Parts: sequence; structure tokens; C-alpha cells
Amino acid sequence: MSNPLIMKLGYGARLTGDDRAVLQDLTRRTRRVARRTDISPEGERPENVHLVVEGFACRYKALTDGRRQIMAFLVPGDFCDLHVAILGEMDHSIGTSWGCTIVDIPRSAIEHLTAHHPRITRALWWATLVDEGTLRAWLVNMGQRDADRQIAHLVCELLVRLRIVGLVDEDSFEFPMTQDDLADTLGITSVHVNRVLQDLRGQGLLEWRSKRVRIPDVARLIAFAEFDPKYLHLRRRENDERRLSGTS
Amino acid sequence: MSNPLIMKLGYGARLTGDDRAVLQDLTRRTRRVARRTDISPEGERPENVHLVVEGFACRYKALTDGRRQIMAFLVPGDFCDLHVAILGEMDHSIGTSWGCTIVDIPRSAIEHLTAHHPRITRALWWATLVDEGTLRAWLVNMGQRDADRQIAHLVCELLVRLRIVGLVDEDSFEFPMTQDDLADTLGITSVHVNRVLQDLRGQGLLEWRSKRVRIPDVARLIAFAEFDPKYLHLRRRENDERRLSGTS
DNA sequence: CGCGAACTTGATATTTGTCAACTAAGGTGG
DNA sequence: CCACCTTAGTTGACAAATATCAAGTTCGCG
Repeated sequence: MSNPLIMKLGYGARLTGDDRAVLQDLTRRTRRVARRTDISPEGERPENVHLVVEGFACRYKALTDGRRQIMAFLVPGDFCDLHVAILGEMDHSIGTSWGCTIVDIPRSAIEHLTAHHPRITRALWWATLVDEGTLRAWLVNMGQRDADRQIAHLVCELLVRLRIVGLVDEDSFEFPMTQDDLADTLGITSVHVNRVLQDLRGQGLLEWRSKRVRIPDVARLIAFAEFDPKYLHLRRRENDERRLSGTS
Repeated sequence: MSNPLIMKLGYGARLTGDDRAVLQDLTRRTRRVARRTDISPEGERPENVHLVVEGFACRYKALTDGRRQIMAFLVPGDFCDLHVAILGEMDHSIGTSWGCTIVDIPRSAIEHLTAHHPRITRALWWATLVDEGTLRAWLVNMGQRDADRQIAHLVCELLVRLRIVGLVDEDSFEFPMTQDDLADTLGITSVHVNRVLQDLRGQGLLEWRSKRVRIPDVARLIAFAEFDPKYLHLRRRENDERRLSGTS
């Protein structure tokens, strides 16, 4: 079983075999989204809910003068816009950097879930609240850390989030973003990103080449970044001994 | 009627007289919280949900070395921790700066609401999602704006949020925070806050003296801050012609 | 193999931080 | 009502982080 949604939600609630089957069924029809394409643009009233199953998408706000702030990375297993329906219009956009594969889920299907599958509903709640916690962690990151630790912190977060959906291989993971994207994420310049990255590589904290990030010493990076995964609220699962620091 | 919760939720959903009565009943027993006091500290599993009815509280994360990032201002009508129960432990704290008055609401009361009052439930959903949108707006603020516009943007936001709960008087509102608090909110130094504030005063954009912010020319401040209140998702209400720019 | 996108570099400017001292304001006890 | 005391706000000199601009260089892909 390599369905990232099921893998992830298992960390938020205890799901039964039936729950898993329902979720599996939900994520059958995938669709490819090209690079630099909006999945859900600002101003729209989305008809479907979007789920990432492969690749990265990001939540971003475009300012009038071309500046852009990325507010979330959406990785496999993440919903892009589970609840915007209640608010009406999107007040920001969801788009891709290098492209990804998603599933379009009609709102009615979500409503059916919340009406008939309490454990799944609870897991979706959990996922929403974890997203909000992640947003808060990003705010702390931007407000309180220098660029080097910001990058380190972000990488630690991705390491955990991708590990739970099975996308971390030994000490590395795919990271299909540009330095410009990272700059727009951290609120700094891509020139500065570049320099800090070289510095981090020099310190042996992380390497990032050809869309793959490698972390030679995870414990050291975590210490450097002052990273504490508590905000991701991962339920400890039985027969899961490698949550954070073990090998895959 | 001056119940801030009812005033606010009216902007998120259409409430009936009965709904209002239920909410009024919910907010009867208030409690005073002293200044610099935690309402809900990190690590706790809160038994009650907390609602601010007077004064300001703030959501913040304390780092190990004494730094602190404020992640939200909680003003009258705002819930502090409506949904944390699902996550278990608080991963941040809620505390006061100058003290405020709150209501403790047992979780069972909220559960009763969601089971029996669909319009209120929807309004609570709305409030939660607006909180998240506000968080995103703060991230954009920190990432993309210099300190002067950051402060201006924050003031514009407060102007709107406080106006809907009836706490804006002409061109001013009470703002019971210190420059240190503002610094921890924007991720800058209180020295810098002080200097930027003087500059803003010099430009005639805003004044802040003895816990009260005054805005001589709202339209000018909005333009300066590039403020767009869309992210607050206020439903337009009939007989409400003064949403943003009018006088009270 | 060539082309465009992404990345890298250097020189310099701007914003923001640090430190340390000082002033002003508000509250409390004598 | 004043003296005191604490907290908040202000200032100056200087340092560090980050931005800007403009010109390369490398990389990945067709």
C-alpha cells in the first residue's frame, strides 16, 4: 500500500480496513498538472477539492508588483483546499513548481465522508489543524530565525512529512523546487538563498543538487535548526519504530 | 446588543434570533485575566475553550532562549483554542499582554452547539478558517514587507476586525500592547519598531500614544500598506454601509 | 549541440540588529 | 501629594544580515 493519503491519515487517527478502502477508492482518478500551472487560482470558487498524490504543489499569494509569498508546500497526501468552500472565494492560489499529480474530489464526496465515516472525518480535521500548526511554525521560522536556520528548519520539516508518506530514501528526498521558490517561501532573495545554501553545504549540514536534498547527519541538522516536530502532531503508531531519526 | 461574539459571527453566517440567544447564554460567565498571564500554556490539554470578550490576548510561541513569536492577536469575539482538543497538547501558548476578560466554555457546550445549531456551527467553521487566512496574511506581511508597511498593514487589519465588534471610535481604537509585543509580532526589534513608529507618525500615517492608535487618514494608510481585507471574508450585511472606510 | 532556465559571483546599498545609556510615564506607599 | 520604583519608550553609534544590480556560468533538455 503506497497511497500517501492513507499513510498520512494513519498518523492522525486510527483507521479501519474499511476506512482505508473508502480512501483508496476516493483517490483512484489522478490527473497530471504541468509545471508552473495553477491548480486553484485566487478568486475562484473551486468546485472540487484537490489532493496531491505525487510531486509538490504550493499555496502562494501573488502581490501586485510580481512579488510572491509561498505559504505552504503541499506534498503527497496533502489536501490543497479542503475547506475553502465555506469561505467562498479563494483568497490565494494553489500552483505547481515542477508539476505534480493530483486527484479532483467532488465536494459531495467529502460531505459524504463527513456524514458516514467518523474516523476519517476526525483524521481530516486533524490534517487541517496540522496544516494550521505548520503555518504557525513557518511564521516562527520567518520571524525568529536567520536564513540558514530557516532553511535547515524547513528541510527538517520536509524530512518528517515526506517520511510518513514513504518518500524519504535513506538520508535524502526529492525536492522539485528552484532556489527562487525557496526564496519566495522564506521571504528572502534567491541570491541570498544561494549563498546560504553554499554555506550550509560547507558546514556539512545539507546538500541540494539536481532536485534532491541530502542530509549527511540528521541529528546535527535538527540541532542546528532547533527543530521540534511536535507541531506536526504525529500520533505514535504501534510497529513504527523509525518515526523521526531511524533509517527507512 | 454589544456581545462581540454575536456581532462577529453575524459576518460569517446568517444567524437567527434563537442562535443569538444561544450564543448570549454561552458567554454569560466572564473571568478577568491579569496582564502577562497565560490563559492556556504550551503543553497543556485544555479542558475548556476560551473566548475573549474584552481586551486583547495573543497566541505565541516561546523559544528556548527567551525569544518569542506572537502568531495572532485575539480580540473580543475571538476564540483562543476552539479546536485544539483534536490535536491533544497545545503546541504554543495563549497569554495576555495587558490583561483581558474571557469566558471559559466547556468542550461539551461546543459539542452541543455543533450537534444542534447548524448555523452557529457554520459560523464557527468560518471563524476558524478566517483565523487561518489571517495567519497567511501575517506570513505574507512578514515575508514581503518592510517594517513600516508591516506595521501599517497590521493596523489596517485591526481596524477592520475591531470595527466589526464595535470597538473603533471615529478614527482610533484601543491597542493595549507594548512596543516589545509589536516587535515579537513582526519578528523585528523593539528598537526598530520605535524608530519606524516615529517615521510613520512623521508621515502622518498613524499615531500611537498611551495605548490608543489613531489613524488620521484611513484611505492613505490602506494604500500605503497595500491592505486588502478580502482575506477576512466578511459577509456583506444589509444595513451595514460602513464596512471598511466609513465613520462609525 | 544549442538554448533557455537555473544557478553563481562580486560589488555595493539598505534594512535591521545590538548594545548601552538615558528619559518619560504610571503606579504605590509613606 | 510627593518620592520612589518599575516598566516602557527613546536615542546614538556601530555591526550584521540581507537586498540590489548586473554579469557571468552551468545545467538540463530537445
